[in-house]
Amino acid sequence: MSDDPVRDRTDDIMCATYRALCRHGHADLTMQDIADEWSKSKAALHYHYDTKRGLLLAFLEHLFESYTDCVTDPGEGDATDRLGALIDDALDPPGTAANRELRTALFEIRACAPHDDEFRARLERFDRYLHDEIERIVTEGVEAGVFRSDVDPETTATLLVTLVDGGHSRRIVLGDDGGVHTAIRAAIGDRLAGGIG
Amino acid sequence: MSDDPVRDRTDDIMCATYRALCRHGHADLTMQDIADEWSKSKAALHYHYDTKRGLLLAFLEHLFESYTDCVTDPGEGDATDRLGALIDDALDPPGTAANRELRTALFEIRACAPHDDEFRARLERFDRYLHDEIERIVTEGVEAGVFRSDVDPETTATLLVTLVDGGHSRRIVLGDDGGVHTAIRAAIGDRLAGGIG
DNA sequence: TTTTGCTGACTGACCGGTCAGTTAGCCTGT
DNA sequence: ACAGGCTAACTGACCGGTCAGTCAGCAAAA
Repeated sequence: MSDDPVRDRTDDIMCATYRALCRHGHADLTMQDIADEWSKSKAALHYHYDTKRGLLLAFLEHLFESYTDCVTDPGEGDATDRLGALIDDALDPPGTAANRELRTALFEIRACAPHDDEFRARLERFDRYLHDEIERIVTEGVEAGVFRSDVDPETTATLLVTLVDGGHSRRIVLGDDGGVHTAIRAAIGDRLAGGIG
Repeated sequence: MSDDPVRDRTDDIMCATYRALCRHGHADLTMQDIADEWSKSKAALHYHYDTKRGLLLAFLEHLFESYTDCVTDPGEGDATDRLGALIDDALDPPGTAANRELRTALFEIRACAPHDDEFRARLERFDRYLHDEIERIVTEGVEAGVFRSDVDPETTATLLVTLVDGGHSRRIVLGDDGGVHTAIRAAIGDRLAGGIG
């Protein structure tokens, strides 16, 4: 792959962790599962990462980079279209196979946050990133006159991030979409264009 | 307490489970923890509930009853006020001490849903109940002319339930409110009164 | 006497983490 | 060219601890 064997190996381990998480979920994930996906021994994994927790924290950082690559303001076109595309990507990050499994695993990992500040800090970054992307698009949309002039970008961003969070939660718990997309589009319509969807 | 010793004992176990969940969270919850709160042995717990999973499923049913008692359409007053009160209760079910701990534990339990249909079914009931309560209030509000006539109660209910779910998720992961209440009130304003909060 | 409710001791499985030892590759002095 | 020394990476066996669930037996109620 690259000319950096250390980087290659780290990528291998992250990919193995990804596959193991999709296959087993977070609750049932063992170091052995990850080692199996990596086709190396469990001890080799502990050679590179002292603890399971450390490995998972590293994985979250790795995932955040992919996330900011996939879920990003397209930067061109109407603010309405950009916002719509961003939200769609946030609900269904593209470019990753086994999407549903990964979302499920990430959802399980969120349950660690209340008990572990380092996990919480990593997960906060995902939310804050999306919040800021939305806020920027809304601000620009208001300035360009595409959106109503009386919307508050900050409140709007919080509203939409909360909806995306809730959407993930509902889709995972209820198992299907359940009208989440429709509801979010309706909320955007209410707020930014003053229409009712 | 009551004159039904079986019912009393069941209540005792449910209360013990509640306290153990608040104290340890779901991820770290053991049968021993619940037995300790109950001041009986772990084997006694297994005498009444064959498996830990069975006990937890029973607990979810028990909790659903409390939920429908606490979180309910007040039935009197303006539809706007009733909806606001319902949403407030849904975000912070009253009448239970250690509220934050219980919400956290319930959030952790949600992570079981993708892997266990019986857990999913129990959790779906919470969402569906809230959805239907909201939908009814919105429908009545539209009929009474309090809300705009062009809102769709079904979509609105999905929107608000998703927001409440997302609100719980954000409060637990981020640790504080983070403007969720404000955002939800703004969304209600957008949709039902056509104003901007 | 039988049933109900319970206890303490126990089992079996699992899992994170450790450790002694092996292998492959690389540098260095001769 | 090559022997010796060193290190990074890895393996297989193992340890300590945890936890759900079991079981034989005891006490009190019915």
